[in-house]
Amino acid sequence: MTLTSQIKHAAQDAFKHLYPDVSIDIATILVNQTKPEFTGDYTIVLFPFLKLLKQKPDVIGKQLGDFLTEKTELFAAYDIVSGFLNLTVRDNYWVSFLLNNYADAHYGEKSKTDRRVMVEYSSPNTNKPLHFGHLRNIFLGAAMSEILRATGNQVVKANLINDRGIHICKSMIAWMRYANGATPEQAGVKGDHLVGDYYVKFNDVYKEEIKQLVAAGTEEKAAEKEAPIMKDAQDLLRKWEAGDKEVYGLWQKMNGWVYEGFDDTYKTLGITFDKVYHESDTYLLGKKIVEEGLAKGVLFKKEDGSVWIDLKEDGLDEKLLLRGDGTSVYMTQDLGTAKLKYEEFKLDQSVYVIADEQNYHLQVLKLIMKRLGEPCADGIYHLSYGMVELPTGRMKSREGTVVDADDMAGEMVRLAREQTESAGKTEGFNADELTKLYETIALGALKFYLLRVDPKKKMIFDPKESIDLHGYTATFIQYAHARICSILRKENVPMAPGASRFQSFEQATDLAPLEKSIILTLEQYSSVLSESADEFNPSSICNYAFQLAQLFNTFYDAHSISKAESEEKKELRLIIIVMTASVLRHAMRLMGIALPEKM
RNA sequence: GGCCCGGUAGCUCAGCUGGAUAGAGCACCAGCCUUCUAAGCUGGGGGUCAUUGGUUCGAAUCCAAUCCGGGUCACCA
Repeated sequence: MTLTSQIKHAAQDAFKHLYPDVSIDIATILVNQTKPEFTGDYTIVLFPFLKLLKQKPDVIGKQLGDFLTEKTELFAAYDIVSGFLNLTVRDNYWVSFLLNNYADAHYGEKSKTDRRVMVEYSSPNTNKPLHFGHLRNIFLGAAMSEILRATGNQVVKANLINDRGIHICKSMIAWMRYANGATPEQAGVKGDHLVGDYYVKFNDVYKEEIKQLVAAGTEEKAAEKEAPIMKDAQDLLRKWEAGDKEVYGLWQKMNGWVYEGFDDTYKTLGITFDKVYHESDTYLLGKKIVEEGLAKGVLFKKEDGSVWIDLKEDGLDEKLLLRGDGTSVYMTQDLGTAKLKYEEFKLDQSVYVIADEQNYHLQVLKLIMKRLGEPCADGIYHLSYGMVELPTGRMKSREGTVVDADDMAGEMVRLAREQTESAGKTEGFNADELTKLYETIALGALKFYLLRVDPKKKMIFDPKESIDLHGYTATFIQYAHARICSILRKENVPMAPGASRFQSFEQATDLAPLEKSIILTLEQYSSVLSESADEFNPSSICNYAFQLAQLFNTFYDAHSISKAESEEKKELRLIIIVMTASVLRHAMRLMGIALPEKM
């Protein structure tokens, strides 16, 4: 049980003894960390009890404070300041907390349950390489998966690859026309980039053709439909759906290039999946669900044969589920995939990491499943995040106005090298170690940059400003960790000492304020972790880890560890920094960020 | 226009289940390396928490209205 909930229960208990006739709901007991300008560790706010107990705050505070200090083992002292009861927790609570948990590499986690959760993220189209916006999606999904795993869930990390449709055909037709059979090897370009180049090429040609048609007197809208390259692309899609061998072969070949490129990028980023779905496999599944819905009378058919659902009762509109010609739309596929996932993995929850522009789509998806009586409906959760924009506006692959993910990763490595070299910190590393270090710093900075912000907020990234390696960054946390490791090396204490290492420690002197602050912060980690899982928000963990690192740096500056005032203090501080490093590693591992032992 | 999300320091963001004098980072200014890694630490300036009204002992936080920015409401995905 966390300390704050222990305090709440203790206070509730105290009220039961002091005021047997009044019942106090535990939810009305508000326990906050005491502000630094007052003495105390945790504060109980007394105002909510005034009316219930018909007493003045000072009286209630004194009764509660006396009871808590005398009848429980938790508190050493209390202080009442204008309606706030500030409680000082006994040093021996902090010390035994530390001794009980420092050796636990899983400290903060919840015990495993049978709850099964799938997190779907990345979900790329195969007509272009990944860009900076996709990175937010990928890092969020990966981090959320780890957070959910650490809070007791069985997690399946899934990637749904959108490998079919008109957008792929656009790249294909441009490649057929202009590439002269070029392969990634011949062109010396990553496969996803090569295909992406032809996607951009398609749009250039398409625009040019429209321009010409308009110049020849065609209306703009008609020209958009009649442009030869667009007609060719549509023709390609029809052939693909009909199973044309040649088209299918090209599609496989080009997708293969893209997958190789993606795999490369995922590998660089340290991203993995447990399950990969392809829309080319799943896109027909939804049709069956639609037919069943028709039979049940939940859906209806219009004269042209198209199938719809009426969502007016829920304040929404009519929504198309199947075209008149029987082909499926985006929603149809998603219905099928949702059911497939649910049945394949017996999911309690299915998390979709998708940008907020699709809020409506996901709302409708869930609602339709509910109306159809599909059991998967309740578990659908949309982890909606704001888009990453450039100062000039949204990133658009087809216009080439994107910050490419591979470029960005490379740029970050360059930056990490530059700053390490100029700080003169390359000593004691060989070339391989340095390469590894630069990658660790670069990737950490990138992930932290995208994860430290509340997912629902949109971000603007200015490529002209490089991502910082100072201040509120992963580098800061990595640096604090490296400093701890350096001390531990000198003192011959392993990074993860066993529970027996400090068995004989006995506290002889009072805790210094900074010693206590760190332990208090360490104690809060499990709450932060659960909150982050409940809110689907990794940024609170970033925030926490930064605070802890910052606190350590202050502590480091104020108190020597190796040359502590006494052996007892030295032991205590060693335990504190061991656990600090361990919690930092744990928190950052959830974010997919590694902490070097030396930097 | 309907619905959804956002608006807090010059910039980027915490804080939002109501609680004490609203916090970080960047940038700016002033200090701190014969002592465990200065990618660090200490201090300083900088705020009408978009606006107005309401609820309350108490509002950045809750409610209502308004303003600003974005998204979405496709037989695109």
